[in-house]
This record gives sequence, C-alpha cells and structure tokens, in this order.
Amino acid sequence: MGIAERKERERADMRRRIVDAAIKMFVEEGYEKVSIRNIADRIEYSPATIYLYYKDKDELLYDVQKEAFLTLADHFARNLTAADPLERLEQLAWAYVGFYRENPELYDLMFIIKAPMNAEHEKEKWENGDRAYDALYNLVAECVKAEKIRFRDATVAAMSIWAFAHGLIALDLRSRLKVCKLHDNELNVSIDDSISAYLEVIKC
Amino acid sequence: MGIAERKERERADMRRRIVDAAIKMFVEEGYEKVSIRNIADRIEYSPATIYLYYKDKDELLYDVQKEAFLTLADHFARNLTAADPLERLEQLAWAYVGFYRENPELYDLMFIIKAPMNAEHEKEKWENGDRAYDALYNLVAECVKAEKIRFRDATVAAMSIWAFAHGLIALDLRSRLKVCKLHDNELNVSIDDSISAYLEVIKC
DNA sequence: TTTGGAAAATAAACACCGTTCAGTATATTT
DNA sequence: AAATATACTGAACGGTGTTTATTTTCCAAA
Repeated sequence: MGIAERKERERADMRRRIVDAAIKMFVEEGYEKVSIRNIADRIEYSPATIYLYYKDKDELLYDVQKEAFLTLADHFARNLTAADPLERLEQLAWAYVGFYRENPELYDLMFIIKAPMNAEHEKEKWENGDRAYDALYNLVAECVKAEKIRFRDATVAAMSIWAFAHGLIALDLRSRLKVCKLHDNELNVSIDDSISAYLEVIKC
Repeated sequence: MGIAERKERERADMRRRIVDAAIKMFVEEGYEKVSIRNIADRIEYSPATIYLYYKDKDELLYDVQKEAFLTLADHFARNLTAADPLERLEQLAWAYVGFYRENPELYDLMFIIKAPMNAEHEKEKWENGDRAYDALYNLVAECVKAEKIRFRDATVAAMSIWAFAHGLIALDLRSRLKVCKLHDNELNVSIDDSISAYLEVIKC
C-alpha cells in the first residue's frame, strides 16, 4: 500500500514549497513585510492551507531558521580549512561575518528577531543553534587548551567571542554603528578592523 | 497674550501623557504587544487623538527612546565615579549591563528593535545614541592615549568594546545564550565572567 | 462503476492592527 | 452673538494572524 507513503511525501513536498517561498520572500522583502497571505499567493494556495501544514507563523519561521542554519553550516564547512586551531578560529570569525554580509536578512531572523522563541521546541533547548555553538565551543576549547588565546575558561571564551562578533553585526544591522565618527564609507573597514584588532587582542 | 503659551503648554502636556503611558506599557507588556489603541485607552482618549500629537508610531517610539536614553545617562552619571580612566571604563561596562538588567525592555527598544530608524530624524544621524557614544569614545580615547588598553585606534576600540557588551546583552535578551552548556542558573554568572574576562584581556 | 466517507483546500469570518478622514463639539476671536 | 479656529472622535480603509464552516477532491468498498 504505497498510498500512505505518497501522501506523506506530498505533505513533505508541500512543507518544502511553503518554506522555500517563505525564505525567498523573507530575503527579498524582509521578514516583517511578508505575511502568510503573501506566501499563500506566491505558492498559489489559500492562506488557510498553510495552517494545515504549519500550526502558526512561529512554526514556519522555525523551519526557515533550520534552513538558514544549514546555509551557515555549509558556509563554515567551505571556509574552515586550516589545521592550526587558532588559525581555524580566525577563519571562523571571518566566515561568520562573511555569512552575515551575504545573508543579512537570514542573520536577522536567526539571531535577532524575537520570534520564534515562543515555539514549542524552543522552550528549553535551541536545537537550531546548538550544533553551530558546539563547533565554536570545541574549537575554542582546543585553543584554550593549547594556550593560544588569553582565556582560561572555554565556556567564557566561546561566549565572549560569539558575543563580540554578534554585537558588531547586530549594531551594524540596526545602523547603530553610524554614530561612530567615520569618513565616507569606512564602516565595513572599521568592522573588519575591529575583528582584526579583537583577534590580535585575545591572542597569547 | 498668554493663550498661545498655554496652548503650547497643553500640547506638551499631552505629548508627555502619551509618552509616559507608552513607556509604562512597553515596559510592562513589551513593545510588540502594545498598540496605539491600547495607549489611547490608557490615557482615555480616542486613538485618532494620538495622531494629532505624533505623526506615526515611529515618531512616538523615537520620543520613548529619548526618554530611555535619559535614564541611561542618569545611570551612567550615578556609576561613573572613578578618577582613573581604565577604572572608569570598567565602571561603564558594568553600568551598561546593569542598565540592561534593570530595564531589559528599554534596552530592546533602544538598540535592537528595527523601528524607528525609518523616522525622519534617523536617516543620517542618530541623535539619541550620539551623546552616549561620545562619552564612551572619549573615555576609551583617554585609555588608548594612556596606553591602558591593548588597542591602538580609539574608534576601533570604542566600537569593539560596545559591540562586545551589546553582543552579550542581545544574545541574552533573545535567550540565545542558553546553548552554552551551563548548570542550573549560571547564565548571569557567565555573563559577568565574560565581562570580567574581557576587561582583563584588553588591559595592557 | 457507482457511491459513501475521508482528506485536502478554501471562502468567509473574527478580532485585531496602524492610519485617515469626515464630522462634531469646544474654545477663541471678531 | 456670530464666525472662525482648535480639539477631539466615530467610523472607515486596508492590512494582519488565525479559525471555522463549507466545498471540492480523492480513494476504497459495494
């Protein structure tokens, strides 16, 4: 009886169609400007249909985040090539900011937007971010162990490094960095300079 | 002719009433859950009346931000007491995170929420944040000049330090830090540890 | 092959939202 | 007292996320 399987497949396909449309539209127009009705229009279904596949907008955003984290993981995989842990940590930092520059809207909905931390899955754990953090933590722990960076505790070190990169990006994304007195278009330069300076500062 | 003056005064009073109600409600229920209609209810006026005093919700939020920055300035004034610049920089860091802990919802609408960067005032400058940043910059510049911190460039240093503190706070506010493996309620401790560690790391 | 029932899709509605506008009530000037 | 300017509001517009009752489509047994 292959019908049940086909139904299941069709259900998965439909969720794919919805998520794909959502991602494209979020990236194109920004999360806040895209409504369930817009997404429904795009895939040529009624808005109510989306609710047969996702219980609410939060659950949909959760799946979109999942997709975005795959993109991030891929980005890391392509850029973390060095053998030396400190070198790899530097590559990680640059890859992180590079991902943001290529996908600012994705970064926003992964790390800054309030939703969907209300969603069922999110109450206690944060599976989507979990793996990415593990990669950072392990790398940082290696650096701490080898005394390559001026941190004693790996947890504190990982948290700090992430916070620093995230802070720069979050301020940039909300145009807060423009208060820093800069000529012309030095903003990107200064972000890069800040990261360079930070990496120098934390080195042993 | 005191009528014009009285009218002007009444207009200012009304704006105050609106802003005061807005702040209270934003703090109590969170910015996103408070509508113009709610605010109007609270001050016992019609929603349309608010639009006689503020052209849109963005402009209202701008005034709320202005108020929040006064609170922040006051918080700094009460905590930045040391004569030594490095010591004062440390006080600044702790005061910044202290302000966040006392007013998380205010912090959110000052630095994280997307609006009201669309508002007229915000196109080029960011007056509200400007002064606070100046205070940070001048202090950091002093530290750089006196070679108290391991940064060469004051702009990069100020940006970095702000980004670090903001990053920690922003991640905490979105519950992203819970991926860091911690027992029980070590989160606040770890944030404090991260700041302590950071301050140690940047010292000369 | 037709029919009955399950499954999928939808139209329409609900309760909100930010915002605008026509119209009313109040205050000021003439 | 009449005319005018000011302050305010009820109702509406076009949008939102979401739910419900209804219709359409599909599959299995008679």
